[in-house]
Amino acid sequence: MARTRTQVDRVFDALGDPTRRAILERMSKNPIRASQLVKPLGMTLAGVVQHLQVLEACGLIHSRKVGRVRTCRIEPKGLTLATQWLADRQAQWERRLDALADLLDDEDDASTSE
Amino acid sequence: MARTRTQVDRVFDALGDPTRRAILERMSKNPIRASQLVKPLGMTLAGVVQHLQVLEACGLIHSRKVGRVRTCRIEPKGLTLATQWLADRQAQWERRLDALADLLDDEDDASTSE
DNA sequence: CGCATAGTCAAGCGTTTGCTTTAGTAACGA
DNA sequence: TCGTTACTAAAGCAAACGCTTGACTATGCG
Repeated sequence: MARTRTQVDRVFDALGDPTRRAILERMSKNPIRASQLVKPLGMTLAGVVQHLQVLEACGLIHSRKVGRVRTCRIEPKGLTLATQWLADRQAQWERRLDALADLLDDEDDASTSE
Repeated sequence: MARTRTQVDRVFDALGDPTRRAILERMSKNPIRASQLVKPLGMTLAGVVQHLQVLEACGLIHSRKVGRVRTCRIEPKGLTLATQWLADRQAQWERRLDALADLLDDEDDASTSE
């Protein structure tokens, strides 16, 4: 049974590849055309485009074709999705630590009264 | 030449797998033993341990063995590393948009005087 | 028009990944 | 002490992934 992949799944999957992160780093400075990534990434245009497709499919970038040129830019909402997931985990963990601290405090109180 | 993988590389690589994210979700609620993940994840203990090794190698979790039991907990610093990378990209992109907005404002000023 | 540029599409290929199985070690519990 | 539990280590395998090549379409330009 192939479980339905959520958008968070696809976003983190996309971010898991170093080449795609390199693309995002460049794009966070400026929008860019596919062909402009060929030389810096040291791969063929076809390879670059495949990465761009992954990034666009999960909502991390947006692209628009004008004439024969496809220009891509960052889609901040995609990044937010990932940030949110991480923040949730971190918050949950810290909530746990707080609860634990409270518990220990109570035990200290109890022990001091013994 | 295999380029030296940074810790950020390894963290995002680890986060790219849905099973490992599921592990982190559970662990953000409570520390957990390897064997406790076998049933919920529907895989062998050996498989679980391999995921735990990846998570520990990149600093997303910490584990300690007491007797024959290995207990694992979230390592918030690892999460912070990922969050930071995302925040940097987002900040850079928004800085760009601001600069662009300023530029357009200037052009508006110019055009109104035509 | 004729040629170069920019991208698309599909097939193929080597490597990596996620998992299993098998075999082993060490600790706990009756 | 004996059996069970909890993990570790290594080998193997199918599927997924990243990338290339080759063929094609469409746009821009002298």
